[in-house]
Amino acid sequence: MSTPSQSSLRDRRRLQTLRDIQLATLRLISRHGLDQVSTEMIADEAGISRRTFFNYYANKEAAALGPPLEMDKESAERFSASNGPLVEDLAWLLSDLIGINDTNRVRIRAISDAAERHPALRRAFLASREKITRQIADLLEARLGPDSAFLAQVLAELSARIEAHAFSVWSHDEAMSLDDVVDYVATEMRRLGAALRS
Amino acid sequence: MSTPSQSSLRDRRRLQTLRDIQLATLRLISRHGLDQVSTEMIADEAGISRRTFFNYYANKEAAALGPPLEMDKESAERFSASNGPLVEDLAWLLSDLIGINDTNRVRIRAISDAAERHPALRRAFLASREKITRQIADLLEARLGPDSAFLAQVLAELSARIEAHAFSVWSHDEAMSLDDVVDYVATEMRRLGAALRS
DNA sequence: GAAAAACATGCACTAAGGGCAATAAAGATA
DNA sequence: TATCTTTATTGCCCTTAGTGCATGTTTTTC
Repeated sequence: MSTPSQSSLRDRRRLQTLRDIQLATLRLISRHGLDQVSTEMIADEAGISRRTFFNYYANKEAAALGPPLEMDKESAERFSASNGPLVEDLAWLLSDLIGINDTNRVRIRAISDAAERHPALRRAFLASREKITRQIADLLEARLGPDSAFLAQVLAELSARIEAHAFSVWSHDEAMSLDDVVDYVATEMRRLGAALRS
Repeated sequence: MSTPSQSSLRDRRRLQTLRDIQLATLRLISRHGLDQVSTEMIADEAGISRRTFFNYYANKEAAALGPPLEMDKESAERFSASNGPLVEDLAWLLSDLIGINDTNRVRIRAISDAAERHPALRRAFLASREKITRQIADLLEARLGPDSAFLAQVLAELSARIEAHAFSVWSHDEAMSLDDVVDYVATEMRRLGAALRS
């Protein structure tokens, strides 16, 4: 259920329904605004029953954001093994996340734009990243030492925040590559680091 | 309504009801857990009607956190005028926030403990700080320059996050003073700054 | 092709949240 | 003190969110 290891018909259908609902939701939100969209409207737009909607997403915010990303093991191991600069490592770890799972610029832009207009959606985004943020915090804690638990957590949350912004910029700029995203994230992190010393 | 400038009977009653509801909510959450507590239970425990509950708070999470803090003008002006180290200025700006409005260690501890147990409450906390975070971001933008809008926003969010942690620690340590909180916040910010350079 | 697992849907139920109108309490004004 | 105005409390009723359960249907497995 969580990982469609072998793509059976069921898994493909499930994924397709997830996407259909997401697109229906984003369409309705951009047309009417988040508050004016009900789960009933979404279900109708997606051609399913309201009950089925809740079998796929917990609420309309989650539906707008789509299925949550997952960190693949290889990235995690590469990060753990690396002893390069922390900021660079974090930057590519984050873009691995989207780079592997989803390169659809149009969808990301739709999400970014909706989140821009609707604070509740921004909050839901960060909530949806909590699990993966926790994983990143664990990786960071392993590198920074056990007395840096809080630092690691904050750093991970910060990463999610900067990543979201970077992908928003990326989704609006056709000329920007995934490598550029990595640079962007690293640069913003260094700026922040500099500001925290002055 | 927003600022009880002259403390009339009405304003005092309103404040008292706000506090009563908050304490009832925290009591019930610590006893039964967030999910098991309904707005009806809270209303009963606080001795008001459910309808009245919603006249004071939008939902149980908001009730648990209590009335949102406000930044006083003097702190904002002092921050704008200062040209000391940014991190120190931020640290005292944040503790001014609570220091002036609320020094009740027991209440803060109850909130911290509840937030520790319940992610939904952590999220609600950050949401409740959005307005003031925005204000801090504006102050920061004025100091950092107009091309640092995003940096300022992230820095402000970061501040809210670190502040929350600092006050959690403070609420559990009777020996810790508000000045210690300022030091704590500044130290954690510098640690983060250092991590972002390695 | 039949049994088992997963899925879609309808129905019914609890609870959130808010609009509206009636009543009560508090403040101002004479 | 009597009266008028403003604000607070509550009840009633409505819409929507979200979930458990039962039932039929589709996909998978053997």
